[in-house]
Amino acid sequence: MDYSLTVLLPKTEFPMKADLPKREPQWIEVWEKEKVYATLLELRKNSPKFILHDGPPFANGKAHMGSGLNKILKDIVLKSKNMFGFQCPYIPGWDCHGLPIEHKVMSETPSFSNDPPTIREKCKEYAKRWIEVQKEQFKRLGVFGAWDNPYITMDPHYEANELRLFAELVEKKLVYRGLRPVFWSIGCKTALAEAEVEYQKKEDISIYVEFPVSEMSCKEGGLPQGSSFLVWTTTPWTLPANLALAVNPDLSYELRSVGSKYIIVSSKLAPTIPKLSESTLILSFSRGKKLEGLQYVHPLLPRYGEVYAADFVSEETGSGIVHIAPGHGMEDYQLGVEKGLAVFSPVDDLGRFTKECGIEKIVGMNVFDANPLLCDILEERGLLWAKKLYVHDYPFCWRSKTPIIFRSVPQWFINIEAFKIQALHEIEKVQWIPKRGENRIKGAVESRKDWCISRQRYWGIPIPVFYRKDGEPLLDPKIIRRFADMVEEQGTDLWFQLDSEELRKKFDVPSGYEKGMDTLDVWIDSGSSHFAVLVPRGENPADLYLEGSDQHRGWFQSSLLLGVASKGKAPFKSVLTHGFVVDLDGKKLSKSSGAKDLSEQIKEYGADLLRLWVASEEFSEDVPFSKEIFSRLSDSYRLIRNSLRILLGNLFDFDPTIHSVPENELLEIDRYFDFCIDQLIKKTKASYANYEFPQVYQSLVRFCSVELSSFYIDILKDRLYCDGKNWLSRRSAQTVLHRAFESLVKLLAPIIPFTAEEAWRGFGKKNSIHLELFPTEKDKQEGTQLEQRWQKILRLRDLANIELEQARREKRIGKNLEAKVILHTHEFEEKDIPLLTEVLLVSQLELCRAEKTEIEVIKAPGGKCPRCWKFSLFAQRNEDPEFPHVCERCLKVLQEKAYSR
RNA sequence: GGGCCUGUAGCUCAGUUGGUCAGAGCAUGCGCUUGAUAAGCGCAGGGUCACUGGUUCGAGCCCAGUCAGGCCCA
Repeated sequence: MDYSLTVLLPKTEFPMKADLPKREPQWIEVWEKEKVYATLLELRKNSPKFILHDGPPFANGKAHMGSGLNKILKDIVLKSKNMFGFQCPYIPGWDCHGLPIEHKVMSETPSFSNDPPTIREKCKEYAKRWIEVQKEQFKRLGVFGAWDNPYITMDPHYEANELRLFAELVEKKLVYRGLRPVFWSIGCKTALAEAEVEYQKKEDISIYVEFPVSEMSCKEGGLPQGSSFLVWTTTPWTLPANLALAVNPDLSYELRSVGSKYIIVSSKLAPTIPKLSESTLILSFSRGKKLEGLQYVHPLLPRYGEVYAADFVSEETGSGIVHIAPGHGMEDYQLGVEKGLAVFSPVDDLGRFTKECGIEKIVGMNVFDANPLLCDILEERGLLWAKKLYVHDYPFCWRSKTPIIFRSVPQWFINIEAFKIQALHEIEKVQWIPKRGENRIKGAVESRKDWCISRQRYWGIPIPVFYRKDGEPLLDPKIIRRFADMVEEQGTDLWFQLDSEELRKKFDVPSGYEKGMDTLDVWIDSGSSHFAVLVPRGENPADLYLEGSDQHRGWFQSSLLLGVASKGKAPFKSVLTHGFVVDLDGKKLSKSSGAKDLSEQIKEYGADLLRLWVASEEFSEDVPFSKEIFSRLSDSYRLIRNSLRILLGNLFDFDPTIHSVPENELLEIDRYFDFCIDQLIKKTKASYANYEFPQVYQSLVRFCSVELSSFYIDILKDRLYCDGKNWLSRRSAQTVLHRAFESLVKLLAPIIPFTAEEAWRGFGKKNSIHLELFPTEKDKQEGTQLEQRWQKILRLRDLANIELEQARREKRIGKNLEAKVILHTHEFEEKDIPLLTEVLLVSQLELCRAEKTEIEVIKAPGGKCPRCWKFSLFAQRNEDPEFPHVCERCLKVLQEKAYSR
């Protein structure tokens, strides 16, 4: 007789092979058909909300692994919050305006039209196209959300709200017009953003110029009359705009004499400077700070300037003394603001000197052309110390390919100082995860200068301002609000489509005013999202913002600043940041590795595996990505999958509503495992609540591997396969297995939603797993008691395994069932024998009283039951005509025919 | 160059306020099983906790420096 036909082996349709890339899209269809996201919102409509506000990615290309990491984390958070019982609407967003898109569009349009409405139309199409692409990528990850109704920063409704926020700022007098140096393209007559600048090698004249110390300062400073500061510059044309000198307060300087001249330079750099090799050291200044406050005479113009101390002065190149032109350099500008210097920039839109430069010969001349002339003048005055050609990387305009100049032009600013203290105070009220994020944003906000919000670009939200002929601006909150109302209907294109006259009339602006052409910095766009999205939904502040750590200076900050400026508070209660995806060696992901492309990885591994990767990694630091990691991860995934499979397989004939065994009738080992499930639930839920996903992952994998697979199921096999189908012993095991299954699937669902759904439906469930709540722990009375007893049993099992292994090595036994254990101990009693036999997976066990616990393994006597493969004397003696040599238990099952499936 | 961080077995992670804290899972090796079988079980070997100093009776855990890496800024 073939007894394998009488054994209740596991049975399931749930395949061992996952085939994720193929199977996942089918589940997405199911979820869409069943409207799971909408159902979920409906189901939780009376529950407290948990608002995760989406940071909008730029709609300018395919999503890469970084965005994948971000979106997966968000979805794991939301799926878990849903299972905690919160109502979690998720409105995905996209950032649409801005330079990267305008740049791309311009470069893809060879003979571009300079007509703003046309450019804007193309930008809009471009952004739309990528929104659709990214949307599909994100949905493919299994992310639930309002994909049909996302927020898009170029939506008229969004734009209108953003403008209303802007009106509030204007109303509060936080917006002002000021001068600031910007990258200026002479070829395009426009300011450029950092991203529009490309660096090329350029040959320039570099000169050492003497800046004579004033007579007064020589006297006061104890310097010989005729002393000079030596300054090195590669942009002689900025000298007419020089207003100060800067030295590093902590570096050392010295006064040297050469011929009749006395020169002050950095001690370290002196040997690198021409004509100083033969010089004599006259004086040393241990710290540059001692030079602070000295006056010098401008080398070209009849005016004085002062020496300031500045940390940014280095002793890498030059002379250690820097000439400061606040109108022509960012650091110069900042120092100038600090010291109250003018932002002086005597250069016009075409890069020509204006008459304010004070040097008649060069007025109207292109600044680069003026370089040699200025050198000549210095030479004539005897102040040109040295001159040489110098090759360096210099910024060029990406479009006109002309060298860029740094020039000050009027811009719009938000006065951050007005509410910085309040912003810093708000930071402290927010929960930063990880904690160190707080330091980072504090640092970013503390050092934050006023926010330059105007861009000389087309693809953005126009600043609704008018200028009088003399340049006087008219920025009126009422006009902005009226414009916002119009935008609501027609979009911001309106501003570009109508000419100044038409616009002027619409807003009752007196004649003589022209419309402004600047647009708002895109950081205002995304920074307004809480105002445009959350406030109207009554969801401000959000519970959580979750983005990469670069957003401390980006979106977190812009949102915080705009939130504080308008509503006086941060738009978020907590902020979670994650690191960046890096290669195995901790280096930035290279493009060539191909790991950057999200869709490719999904195709290769499937979304669930990517999600498992995200969950398993400590996201607050750099997140490594490599073949090996995914190879290990696949192992873990298979382990989880096989665990679900064996659970399903052993529950094939179990209907919980009919076959469940009451808790107090469960066998002891089943009660213990029930307790293990409790522990798992408790631990896992706590980890979810704290956003400790690697802990969730480790707990679940460990549970599948150690508790469930190698311990519980291994022990249960005999009972499940060989006991009578409806025996209490078998149903008891299944009752607990069923709870293990449901708990496991639910706890896994936020991380691997596809696999969890597949298993869930595999058990015959009609509704999505994602509508469920997390399982609840029982908080058993007998918990500690069970724990103590089973610690003893498990210790014994470890001990026995070592002895059994020894016996195996000596070829005395093969598998455990061939063994009989003789247990010398005082820790257990006669009544424990059946349990211990089961736990040790042996055929027989004999108990001998002894002080010290020792285990002896011998070959089990008796015959092998052909059905359950256990050895027993009964089996040896059994001469049953129908079922000979079968053990006592199996004989009973066979006679009762308690095995039919 | 500055700011904020990170560096524990091949991989991914645990290691509360310094004193069995050198751990877990996976991977690897050897063996068993062939009724979870492109599966399952057992045993075993892997780390001078990046490096170098210091504080301490005692340091992955505190301090300083070095090296490597990340984000942001200049």
